[in-house]
Amino acid sequence: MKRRIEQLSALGQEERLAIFRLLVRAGPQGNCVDQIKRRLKTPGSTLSHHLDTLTRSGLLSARRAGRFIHYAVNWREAANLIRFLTEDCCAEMHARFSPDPQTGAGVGNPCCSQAAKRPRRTRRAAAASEKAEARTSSENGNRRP
Amino acid sequence: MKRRIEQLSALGQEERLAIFRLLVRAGPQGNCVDQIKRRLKTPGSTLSHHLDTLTRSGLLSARRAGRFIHYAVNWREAANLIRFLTEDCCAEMHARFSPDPQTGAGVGNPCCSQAAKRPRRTRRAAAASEKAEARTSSENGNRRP
DNA sequence: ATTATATTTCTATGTTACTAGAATTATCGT
DNA sequence: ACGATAATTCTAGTAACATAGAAATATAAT
Repeated sequence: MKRRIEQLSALGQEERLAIFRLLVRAGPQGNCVDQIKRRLKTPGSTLSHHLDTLTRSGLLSARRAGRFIHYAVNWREAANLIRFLTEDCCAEMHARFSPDPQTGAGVGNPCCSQAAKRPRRTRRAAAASEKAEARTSSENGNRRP
Repeated sequence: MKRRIEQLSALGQEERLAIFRLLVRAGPQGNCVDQIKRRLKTPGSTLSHHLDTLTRSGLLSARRAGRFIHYAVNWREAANLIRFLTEDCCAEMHARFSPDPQTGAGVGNPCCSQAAKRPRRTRRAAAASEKAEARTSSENGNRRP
């Protein structure tokens, strides 16, 4: 749980998210610091701190190859993070936000599109949302009143 | 993109993540501030700031009902955030981190389990990872060398 | 050994975020 | 109109984070 918070806040920063996305695309071999530095044009010391933050969160792992240190995405942890969010939200989304239970289309979330085809709405969830949705159904309108 | 960063960093904070999780479980009706306050025992002003941060990020929406203001999860944005992470990572995971392409089991990520059954490995991805994985296959070992 | 390159740690500074009491605004009930 | 309750904004102190130059460390090449 604390780990998830660290990971979310690690990704919740422009430069670190850019690093992470770069490394996702770099694949399992990753990139050495110098490559990242040249691509993102970040000063070495700053980059090093960001890499440390991402590594301590578990999202990256580092391996030395001679003078170079390659940072790569730790896929297992990335999957765990997505699962964490999915389990907290996606299950609810399937139950409550499936715009067309017949086709499963509408959410447009590849993470959900498969599962949404068979509405997984539990008895409990259905009852709860029924009661709740009876009164108001906003689901939009963003700003504070 | 900037929005995604705001959302990730909004969730990357203990108290705000707790609020978000509470509201996920509260369903579409959400909870009014006072309910949240009593459950999480947060001082009003602090809570108000956190709710504002989450709302500005788009993850929550607020609706007034008399004296009460109900905050609820904005499922659409939550889905978008998960999709964002999924598209950046999950596609790569399917291609590179499917431990058993035959059964699709192993990752244990409900977000991926469906899709993993049909390995989506592209020609490009296969070639790239082949070349890369030839040398080293760490995929573990967390700390900096 | 010496020099060059890769990366990190040290150090410092500015900025942003968190926290929470007090004052304020808004709405309801009487 | 008035008091009570819900929630936000004001204000301010502290802590944490981001940035980056300079010094230090580690490895490789000559």
